[in-house]
Amino acid sequence: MAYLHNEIRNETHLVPGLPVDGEQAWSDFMNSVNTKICRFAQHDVIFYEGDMADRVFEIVEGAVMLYKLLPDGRRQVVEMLGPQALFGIPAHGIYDCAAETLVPTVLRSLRRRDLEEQMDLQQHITRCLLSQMERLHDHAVLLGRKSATERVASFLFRFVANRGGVGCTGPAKGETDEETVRLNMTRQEIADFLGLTIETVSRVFSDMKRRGVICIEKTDQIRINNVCGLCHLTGAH
Amino acid sequence: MAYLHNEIRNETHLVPGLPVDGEQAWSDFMNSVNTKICRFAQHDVIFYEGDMADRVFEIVEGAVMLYKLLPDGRRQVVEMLGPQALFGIPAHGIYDCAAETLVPTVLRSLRRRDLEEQMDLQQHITRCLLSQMERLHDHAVLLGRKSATERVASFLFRFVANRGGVGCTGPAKGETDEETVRLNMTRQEIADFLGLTIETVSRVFSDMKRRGVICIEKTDQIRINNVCGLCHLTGAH
DNA sequence: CGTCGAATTGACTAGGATCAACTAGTGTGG
DNA sequence: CCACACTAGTTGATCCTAGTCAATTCGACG
Repeated sequence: MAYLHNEIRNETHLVPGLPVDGEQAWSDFMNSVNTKICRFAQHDVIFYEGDMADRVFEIVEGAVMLYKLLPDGRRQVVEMLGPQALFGIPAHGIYDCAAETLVPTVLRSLRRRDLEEQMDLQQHITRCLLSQMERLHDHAVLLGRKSATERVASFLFRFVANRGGVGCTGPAKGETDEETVRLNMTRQEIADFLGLTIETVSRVFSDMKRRGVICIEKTDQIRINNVCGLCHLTGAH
Repeated sequence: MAYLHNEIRNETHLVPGLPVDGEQAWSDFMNSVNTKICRFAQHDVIFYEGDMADRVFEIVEGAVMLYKLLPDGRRQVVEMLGPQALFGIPAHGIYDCAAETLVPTVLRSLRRRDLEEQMDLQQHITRCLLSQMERLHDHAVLLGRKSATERVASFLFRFVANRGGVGCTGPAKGETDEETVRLNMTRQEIADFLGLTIETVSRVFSDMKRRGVICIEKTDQIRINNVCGLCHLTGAH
């Protein structure tokens, strides 16, 4: 497959369900129980924090963010999820986060009880949870210890697939090191995800543009001119 | 049981393994496979981020923190775990965090393979993970959206059992609303957990003392004079 | 009593928040 | 097709919280 450096990548920043061994058993199970398919528009609310958690969701297509609110309205987005991810599995009987779509999204939901009765499929769930948890660990580092620029750079970097891993070898040989990404998030959502304000996010974007790191093609479509350079701004190296 | 308001509570701030239905099956399993008991002193390192993850750990007794480092040395503590909690189950083959004891600790470890082969015990693991995840969500809110005072207040509040839940009714009738807690963490560890610096943590403690909210009996033993008042400082109400 | 590391306190700085003004982009209706 | 309104985003000026750097105090231990 050709390396399409102008392709707009769209899902790598999301926590996926891992493609795992349990996949087949999982889909058999999902077909055996009473599931519901629901369609949501962009920025629709799926449930609120504190709602009774009687259904568990799997993302068929689209993207969902989970967030929590403080009573004075401050919001913190804690997870961004993509296809195959599971959410709405609460440790107690109540959702501990609100869930909202980032793009038009298709979900499959099932009764929580059906899931709980099915013990031998827990491995699939476990892997999804572990994957989400590692992302949360990284996110805690971002929130607790990174500067505004590092946060935004890390955020943009999530959208680039196959880069920044342990043995990242830089851009594919002979290719320019650029990448265009579509964010599908408002500045407010980005700010709430990164623990910043709208204004700071905007200023960092402008600053990166001024320094030639990125081009803002549309407000939510950004060309990264030098992925490797951006990576160095993330604070991870 | 009498309500001992001078008792030094010691574990409520840690993520526990939930006392669940799977408990019996879990302990049967742990007895059936080849486990190792290891003892660690306070502030011992159990493993480093990036180590090969071949063993999974259960806390028998004590407390463990998980943290990540940025290359320039900035550290972020992402979880604090207590008895029955599981850790060292990686989504990939490598530990994504370092683990260090907070107090002298006893661990039981088993080979990761033994755990993975045992599918029907995943429910116990799932519940541990879900419980840890909810804490991580709350922690993200703390790191992303709370002030220094709110962070420290939330931190202290973790040490107080049975308070701050949805239907918290205030102090037990007729009792003073105070509580003495032992932190078992250095200022540096607290700072890294809360995304602050040593100095800020120290200043907030001093300020709370000046305002009569707490008394610092020893550097790591603190009397909360008014639990309800502290709760209001957490930003959660 | 002296030493050493941890904690506290003080003075100063800076990064990001706040508040306000302005601009661009989108949709509506005449 | 353009005028207008409305929202999202950008930019600027100022403020303030928490960070930095340095000096001092505290506490544990030999």
